[in-house]
Amino acid sequence: MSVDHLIAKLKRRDEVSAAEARYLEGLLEPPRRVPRGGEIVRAGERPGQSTLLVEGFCSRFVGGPTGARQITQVNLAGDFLDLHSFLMKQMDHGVVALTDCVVMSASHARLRRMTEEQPHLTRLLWLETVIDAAIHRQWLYGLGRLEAQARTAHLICELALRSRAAGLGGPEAFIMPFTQPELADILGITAVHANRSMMTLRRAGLIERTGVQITVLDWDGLVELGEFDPAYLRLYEETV
Amino acid sequence: MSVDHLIAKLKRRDEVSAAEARYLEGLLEPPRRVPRGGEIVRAGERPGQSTLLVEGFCSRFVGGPTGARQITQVNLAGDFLDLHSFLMKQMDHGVVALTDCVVMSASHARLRRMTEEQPHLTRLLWLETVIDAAIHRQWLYGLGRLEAQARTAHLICELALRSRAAGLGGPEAFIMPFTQPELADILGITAVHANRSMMTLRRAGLIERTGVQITVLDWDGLVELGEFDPAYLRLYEETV
DNA sequence: CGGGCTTTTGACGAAGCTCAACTATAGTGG
DNA sequence: CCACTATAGTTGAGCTTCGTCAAAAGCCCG
Repeated sequence: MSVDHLIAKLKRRDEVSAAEARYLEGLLEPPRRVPRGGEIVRAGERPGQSTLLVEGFCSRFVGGPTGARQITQVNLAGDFLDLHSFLMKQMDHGVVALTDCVVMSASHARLRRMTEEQPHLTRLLWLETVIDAAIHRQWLYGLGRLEAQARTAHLICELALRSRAAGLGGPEAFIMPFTQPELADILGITAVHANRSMMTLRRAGLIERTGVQITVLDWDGLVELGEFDPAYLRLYEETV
Repeated sequence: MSVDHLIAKLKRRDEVSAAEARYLEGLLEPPRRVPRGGEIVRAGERPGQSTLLVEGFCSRFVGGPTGARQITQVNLAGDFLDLHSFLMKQMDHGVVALTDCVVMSASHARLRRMTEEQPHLTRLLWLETVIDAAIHRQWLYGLGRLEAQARTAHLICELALRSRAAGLGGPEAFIMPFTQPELADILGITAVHANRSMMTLRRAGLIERTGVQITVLDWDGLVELGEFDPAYLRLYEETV
């Protein structure tokens, strides 16, 4: 089913009945493809639907007038990309495909009906947006208070766990399909420095890279360097 | 009424009926005082209620094992401080009072009932948490891509507008009751550099400071320096 | 095999940090 | 009312992390 990754993730947080899974599935339009580099939503836009990432990798980003760009979150399969546009109406940021992607949309009208018919499902999706904010806060701590190397370690830890939660493998090996300029926009540094940060982690024997795949060699070392504590991802079951 | 600041803010976003305002008021326990420096919620805690800030200034912060601290948001009167704990259950960060404060709490059980009885109010509070995330994203852009001076200008613009939206004065003059070490934790720099950044803005004739009050002398200059675009605050009426 | 992208490396400069001292301000008690 | 103290704010000097600019090296794919 196309909502599999989403359901896998939700089930790590609370029970999801078969009926609720079907209801979610029923919200969505047929899948469509987006090529790598495609902008799925543009900042300032007022989309009439919210989009679920079914396959691939995307990122949210805030762009400045000078062309500078800061990626504020990495989205994996099973993530809603602009659920908050259902409430904000106008997008405060853009979403771009980092790889070829498959997405499906749910109209805001249907989501609104959901808030009237399915309070529990509503709380589960509300929780999704609240976890997005928690991820933002961890990144804020990293950008404000950690050095580039430590932020890199933290990112690897986060993606390893989130990949596993969405049923995408990991945590000892997972896919990180970013170019170094993209990685730089995630870490708030330049591409040159992104290169040096990754290099340092490799030379320290913490990770290994083969193409887009990252293999974690020393999880505890990464956790310590990146000050990583997984609580904010809320990857354990609990009633909402 | 103790929810006045909250209602004032919500009304800038959508219509709020008198019945809804009463319903909100009915959710809340009697007010209590918190002295400056008091921790209203601690990271890792599992509060059974969510707390509304009725008077004063608070901040959310993420703390590291080394004692480093990053403030991730400044909260004004009318803001919910830990609404997301209703969904996350466990706090991913702490909330501290920057001034003497008055707060009121709503139990999670009552909030849950609200999601079953009041879909529109639910969407309005969901919107609140979604705007928190949008503010986080702007800060991420600032920390990742702007220099300390520019971030300072952005913060001033944001607080000026939010103060006005909550009916606290502004935007030409408003209260910014932070010590410089606190300001440093907001801007992701050291206290010494926070001092120099504020100084630069004053010497450039952009702002003036008298005690805790900031007077904006050159709004356009601040907007340009801080790359400030108020859209993310969603301070204009629109049906949710 | 050649063009375009991505990654890697080097040299130097700038923003911001650390350490340390000094000044201003606001209480507080005599 | 003033000295005393504690806290907050201000300034300087030298150092570190990261940015800039530039070039070389690897890789993919037609």
